[in-house]
Amino acid sequence: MNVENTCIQIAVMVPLRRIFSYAPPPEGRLQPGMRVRVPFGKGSRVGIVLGYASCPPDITLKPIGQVLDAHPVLPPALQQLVQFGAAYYHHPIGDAWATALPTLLRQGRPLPEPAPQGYRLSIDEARTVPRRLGKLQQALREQLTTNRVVRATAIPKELLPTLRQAVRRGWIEAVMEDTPPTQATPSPHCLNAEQASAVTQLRMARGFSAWLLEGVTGSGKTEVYLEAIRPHLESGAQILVLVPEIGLTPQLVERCQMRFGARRVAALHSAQSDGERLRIWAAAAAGQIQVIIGTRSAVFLPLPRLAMIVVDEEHDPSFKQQNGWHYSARDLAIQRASLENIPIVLGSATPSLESLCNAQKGRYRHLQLRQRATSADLPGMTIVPLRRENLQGGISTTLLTACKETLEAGNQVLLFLNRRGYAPAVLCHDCGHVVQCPRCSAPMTWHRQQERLRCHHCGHESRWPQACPACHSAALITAGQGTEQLEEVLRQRFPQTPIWRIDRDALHDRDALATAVADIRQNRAAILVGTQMLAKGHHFPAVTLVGIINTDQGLFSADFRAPERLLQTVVQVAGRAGREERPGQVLLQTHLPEHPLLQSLARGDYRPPAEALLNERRAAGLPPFAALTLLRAEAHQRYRVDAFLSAACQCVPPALVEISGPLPSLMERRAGFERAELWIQAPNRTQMQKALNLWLPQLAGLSSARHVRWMLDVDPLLIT
DNA sequence: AGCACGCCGACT
DNA sequence: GTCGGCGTGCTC
Repeated sequence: MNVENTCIQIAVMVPLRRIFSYAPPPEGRLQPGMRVRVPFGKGSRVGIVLGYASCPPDITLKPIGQVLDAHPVLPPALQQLVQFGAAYYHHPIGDAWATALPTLLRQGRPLPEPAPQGYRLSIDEARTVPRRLGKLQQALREQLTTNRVVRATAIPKELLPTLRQAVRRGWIEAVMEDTPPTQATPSPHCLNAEQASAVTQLRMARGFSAWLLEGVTGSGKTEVYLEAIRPHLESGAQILVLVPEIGLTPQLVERCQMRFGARRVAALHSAQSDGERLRIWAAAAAGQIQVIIGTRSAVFLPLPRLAMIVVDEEHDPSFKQQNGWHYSARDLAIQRASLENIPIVLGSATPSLESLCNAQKGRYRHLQLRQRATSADLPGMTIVPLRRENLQGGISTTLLTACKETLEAGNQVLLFLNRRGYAPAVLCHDCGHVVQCPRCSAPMTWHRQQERLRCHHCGHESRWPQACPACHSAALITAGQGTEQLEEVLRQRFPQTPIWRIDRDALHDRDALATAVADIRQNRAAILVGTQMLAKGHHFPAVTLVGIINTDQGLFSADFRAPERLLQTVVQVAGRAGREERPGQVLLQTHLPEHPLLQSLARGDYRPPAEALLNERRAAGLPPFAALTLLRAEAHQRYRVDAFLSAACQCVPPALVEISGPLPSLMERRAGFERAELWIQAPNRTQMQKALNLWLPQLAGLSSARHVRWMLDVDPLLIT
């Protein structure tokens, strides 16, 4: 390639759907994946080298400002993963890279040198060691002679300056690699036949293969992961475990650390500081950590000896990023496993319909754990029809009586209500007007403790209105129940019983949840009231009664995935009851006791209702039986949104996809923006991608596009 | 996304 | 007469 018209292509970290070309530096060939600082507009930006290209001679190129890395910051497989993900989700490549890297690397900070794991006398020791050793040098040498390798942490503080000097002189050398793996602690549990079979199959997996590990709650999925990865760890390989939210699964980290040693296992999550995250990132990239447990962004963590990926609670919607780059960490993890030619395990008690479908098509190998690891039976579920019931704060007499009996027996009650606050609406008793958020098309939620009305969608707050905005009546009342109100009603009913509210308002920081969980385990009779937070991860061994206050939103929602989520949530919450040796029961309150989904659900198994939902999706031509993408636009003026979406409809590549819309979004107004969307459906993902690739350049060129904020959501999960 | 340039209202 | 509103356009 002629140097004269060779340019270097850079993914600049800005949300622009373009690649920028720069003049290559005079010396040294840059490798793809290295970070550079480049002049950009008025200032400078961090960018990633994508490669060399010949470029037309009529553009004057700026030179690259500064090369920031000596080596690519991600290995080739992960560079491909970012490339693939940016293309598949149609997101600007520079911003995709920015998302994939830890904050400090994104900002251009240097990659820290990994700390040595230990020290030993160097091979040249005889030649380089000083003739006469000082006291400290002698002490150091003694320590290194008796033990071949001494861990960095085992060297006393006062010897550290001497150690540094010795390393510089060359008679002691740093050991970067971890000490040879010690035998992991054997499993304290005896695996049942299903678990043992799953472990055997997973251990035999070579090369790329995807496994769906479907195990009823309490069936010991974690034990299967741990035993399946053990041989890899013993041979020095690395394992990546993706979890929906670290805060909710601290016991997984603890169990891994207990089994494999605290030093080999690390967690990576958003509660850590940027510096801490970078240190862990660098240590993992240097091969010093063997098991890394992380949330979404950990899918981009470089792991030189990666042998297997585990995605725990694979059905959880938080694997799909909801802002910026809308990628699914679970789906990219599968792509990564394929690129790195390693097995991947997706685990859940309530697999997503997508994954069930893939298992049925044979794209995933299906492992099932039908027995609970402990002897406790699955709790029985009972539907409580609300039609004639006398409700108190949303609780039926039936449920109250069951609570009373459970508490009297010295057991715990868990009540699930997926609504924070005191009441989800405030309305006028005279004219029926509902107090709306001024910026969203949603009612305001009353938070009684703070005496504030809050919008859960944009954060807008106000006081209790003096009068109805519509008819000026002063007769304003709350409507519906939230966890705060439920807690209040229960305190009146059971004044002697400790009551815990578990939601984002009651527990601000991460530690508060851990403390509450610990306290709950100490207590005997108690009531737990909570949202999602209660449904994920934690076991409450003393809970024998689970009450699900309201299932009906999930049955009415315009979101076609709402029934799937309802089903998964109910089964997950039900799984909190009757662990250990106590049988449990689940009461499901509903106004629609005959609803087939609830009827099927009440029989206790996840699969039959899930299959029914799959059949509905098939009949409706919805995912996973078709590919779906949303083109969403928002602007302050509604006509601009409609103008753009209509124009977008006009230039759809014919015959490849089917378009519905423009449709108003489920929440038409949000944070002061009018929102609408186009639904794009294609028979499969390949067709979808073909169409989007033809369509996107045209969309970007539309003049109406300049007056709206628009984005594509490929494989959307939450229709908000 | 930032940042500048550019053309119309209420202030010293 | 200026300060500043955010509409429009550009970034190798």
